[in-house]
Amino acid sequence: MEQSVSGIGVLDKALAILAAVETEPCALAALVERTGLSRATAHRLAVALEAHGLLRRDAEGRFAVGLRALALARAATDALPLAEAALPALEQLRDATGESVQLYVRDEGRRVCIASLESPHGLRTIVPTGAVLPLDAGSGGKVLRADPDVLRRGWAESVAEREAGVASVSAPVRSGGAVVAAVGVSGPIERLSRKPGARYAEAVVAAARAIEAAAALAP
Amino acid sequence: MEQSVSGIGVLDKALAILAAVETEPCALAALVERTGLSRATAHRLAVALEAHGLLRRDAEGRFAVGLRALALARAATDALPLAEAALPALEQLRDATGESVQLYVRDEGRRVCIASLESPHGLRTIVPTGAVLPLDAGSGGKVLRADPDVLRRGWAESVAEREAGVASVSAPVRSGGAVVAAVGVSGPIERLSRKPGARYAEAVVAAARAIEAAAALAP
DNA sequence: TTGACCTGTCTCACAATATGAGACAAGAAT
DNA sequence: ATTCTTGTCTCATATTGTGAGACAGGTCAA
Repeated sequence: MEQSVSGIGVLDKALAILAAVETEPCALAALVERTGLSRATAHRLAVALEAHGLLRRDAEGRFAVGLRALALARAATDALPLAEAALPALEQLRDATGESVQLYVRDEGRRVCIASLESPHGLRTIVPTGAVLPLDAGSGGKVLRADPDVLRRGWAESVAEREAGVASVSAPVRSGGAVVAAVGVSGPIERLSRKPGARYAEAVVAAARAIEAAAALAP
Repeated sequence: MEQSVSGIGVLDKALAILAAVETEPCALAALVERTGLSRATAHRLAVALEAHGLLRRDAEGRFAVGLRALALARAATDALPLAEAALPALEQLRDATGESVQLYVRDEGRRVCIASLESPHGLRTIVPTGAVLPLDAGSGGKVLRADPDVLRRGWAESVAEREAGVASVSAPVRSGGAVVAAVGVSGPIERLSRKPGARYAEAVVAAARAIEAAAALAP
C-alpha cells in the first residue's frame, strides 16, 4: 500500500490532482502521468473537483485550478488578521528600504509567505503570496524557529543562505511572548551587502513593532 | 441517498467542511452541525484536510481555512492571466471615477470577481476577490450574459438591481468576438445617480479597451 | 471534593463506496 | 484507410470510508 498522507485515499488523490495542475494547466494524459493515478480515476476525480469549482477547463480544454480557490484564499487570510493589518507597515518598509518585503508565518515545520510587496528595482526578490519556504534557511526561517540568539538581538540576517545571490534581514512579530510571524526585506547581495543587518535591521524591527501595534497583539 | 454534487461522496463531504469554516473558523461541534456529518467523519476528514494544509487550527484551536489555499489561489490567477494584466487599467479607472471597480469572469452560470479595487470614499461598494455573484442581476451580469442590446451599445448599467442602494456600469472585455470578462464601477446610487451610464460609460469602456490591449487579446 | 458536561480523539465490524480494466465515440495525424 | 490520440462511461469487485460508541482530559458549578 502506498503510504497515505492524510488517511483518506480519495482526498490524497484529489489533492494530488490539484498539485499537478498547480504549476501548469494540463490535459488528462499529463494529469495521469504526474499523479500516477489510473486514467479513469484521474478523470472521475477531476470532473468531481470541477463540479466543486476547484478545477476548471481553460480555453484549450486543459484542467486548471478553479476560481473556488480565490474565495478559499480570502477566507484563509480573513482568519489570519495579521496579513491585512500588516499591509501599511509593509508598504512603509518597502518604501523606506526600496527592497522587496515579505511576511511569513510558520506552518507545520515550514513557513508560508502570507504577504509580499516587490521592490521597484529591476533586479529584485520575488516571493509570491502562498509560497512555501523551508524553516532551516534564510533570515525568516531563523526568526520563525525562535532561535534564542536571534530573539535576544531582535533580528536575523542571511546571505546567500536560502538562495544564491540573495540576502535578507528579518525580525520577529510577537504576541504574548510567542513569535507569530516574521517580517523581512530581501534583495540582491550587491545592494544589501554582505552585512545587511547593519543597514536594514533598524527599519525591519520598526516594521515589526508597527505590525504588532496595528494587529493589537498582546505584548 | 442524499444527492451528491460531484459523484464522489468523500469529496462532497470534504468540500462541505471547507465551506463550513469559510465564513468563520469553528470547532468540531459547529462543524458537525453545519455539515450534517457524523462527529467521527467530520473529525477524520478535518484532520485529513489539515494534513494537506487546506485546514489549520487557529489560536483558539478552532478549524480554519489553511494556508494551502493561498498557493492554490495564486495558481488559479496565474492560469487566468487577465487579472494581473488588467490591474493598471483598473487602477486608472478607480482613480478616474473615484468609485470601486471590479473585474468579473463567467464561471458555470455564475460570475466570480477576480480583481477588485475599492473607492477611497467612506461609503463604497465592497466586493471581495473570489466573491460569487449571480449572472441574472447587475450590470456585470448583463455583460457576461452577452445580452445583444448590451453588446451593441458597448456597456450596461444597473440601479438597485442586485443590491439595494447600489448602481453600477460595466463593459465587456472581448477576445476574438467572445466576451471573456466584465469590467465595471459600482457605488451608492446617491453618487452614481439613477442614470450612471451617462457619466461613467465612457471611462468604463476605455478601461475595457485598455485591458484588452494589456492582455494582448486577439480582436 | 464531586458530578455533569463539555472538549478532541480513536477503535472496529460492517457495507457503502471508489476503483480501474476496458469499451466507446470522435478527432487528429499518418 | 489506418493508427494514434483525445475525453467519457460502465460494471463487477473489494477496497475504503463509515459512525456508534468508548475514551481521556478539560472546564464548570455546586
